[in-house]
Amino acid sequence: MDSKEISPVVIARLPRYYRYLGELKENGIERISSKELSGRMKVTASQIRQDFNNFGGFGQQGYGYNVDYLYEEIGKILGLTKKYRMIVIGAGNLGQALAGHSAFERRGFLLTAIFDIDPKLEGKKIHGIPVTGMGELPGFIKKQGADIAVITTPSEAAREIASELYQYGVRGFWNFAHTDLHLPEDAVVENVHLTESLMRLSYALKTLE
Amino acid sequence: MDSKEISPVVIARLPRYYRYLGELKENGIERISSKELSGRMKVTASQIRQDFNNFGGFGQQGYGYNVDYLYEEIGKILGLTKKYRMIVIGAGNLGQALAGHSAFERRGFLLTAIFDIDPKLEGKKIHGIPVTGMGELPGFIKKQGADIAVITTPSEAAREIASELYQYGVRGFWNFAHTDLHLPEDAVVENVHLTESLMRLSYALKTLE
DNA sequence: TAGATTGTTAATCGATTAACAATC
DNA sequence: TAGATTGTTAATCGATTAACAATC
Repeated sequence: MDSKEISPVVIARLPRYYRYLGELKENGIERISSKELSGRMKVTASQIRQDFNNFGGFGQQGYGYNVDYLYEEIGKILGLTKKYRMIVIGAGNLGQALAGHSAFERRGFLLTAIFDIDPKLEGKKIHGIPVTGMGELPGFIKKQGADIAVITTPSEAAREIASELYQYGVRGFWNFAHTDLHLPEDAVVENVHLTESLMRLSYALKTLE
Repeated sequence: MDSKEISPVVIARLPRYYRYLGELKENGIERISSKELSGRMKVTASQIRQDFNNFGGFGQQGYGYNVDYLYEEIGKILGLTKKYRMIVIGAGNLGQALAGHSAFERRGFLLTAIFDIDPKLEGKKIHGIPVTGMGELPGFIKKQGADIAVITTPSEAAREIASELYQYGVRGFWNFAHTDLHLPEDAVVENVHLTESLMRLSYALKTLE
């Protein structure tokens, strides 16, 4: 599994497979062939089989794939059997929205704290968790630890705080700030650059004309 | 420009170039070589030159690229000289956060309305714009039009409303719902699947161990 | 057994990197 | 002019698709 480095493009596709399999499960469908899944997802059956075979055979010749089993296995590959302690940095519009998003909680991403520099926000409860002042960040992490930091501050603050958090041992960064975080190799950064996403939409709309 | 279909991977990189060039501009830097930009952005100089050359030569041998000029040109390619009328569907946590995000406004994405089924939210003002009941959606679009719909509703509603909006002439969809939208070829959908992003982070964290 | 469908190898396609002549 | 750096062609690398033997 961990032996032959899996390509990032394959990994990027796994959550979508996982979503479709979840829906099949909900609809009580027990088995599916790469061909039928291909039709639903609008990708080639060949790619589906290649992707799954990166992790060893999940299917059976002449039968296809067992939906429940495949769903579970992909969940394991993605690390969804684990629990993650997640802190939100920045309690602005976006920070509050993400903190209040119960879908993450369900998947094992547990919100443990929300931090903000603005003293006016201090104590305000989001999803039952009070906003804490930035000053208490080091103490909190040293005591409780955190697996993932959700960064929703302005760019400059984002870079600084991320470095600080790294020093305290945080390795996972879900970055919504409009900047790249410069962190050592063993930090993991997943960027969600909304403005860039909107620009891609803009380009595509332009080509439509 | 529009003649030889540009690869989507190149387009996906443009907003990041645009961001770096914007920062260089702010720092008063007038020219930059592909080599130096390569060092800052952690991509190869070769790729930078190939990317830019998809749109014709923006540089000058022996000199490099003029930052202001390149910034403007990429902005044009991305369609950022246009104004877009944007409506938000779903005034939950995320819908409100996106509606209130002034960075989009600055780039020419103008929020013109927010819709929600929940009558309790009706009239609530976000960023100065009142939440409107879903019943008024058809009338609004027919009268005012809209270029981009930001979809933040649950999955089932998202698919239905998107189809409806398409019929009314909306072609751009910024989709935050955890589902794929099934729309005709000439609709443009940019997905932001936050749960999937988080799953990729989870995978990467797992491989760290 | 016959039919279906995987797992896997081979062929194709596309994207990235390297190299260098053109030229500012 | 000499040095620098692009634009562009060629080489490499990786990802996708096609094909088919293995096998349930």
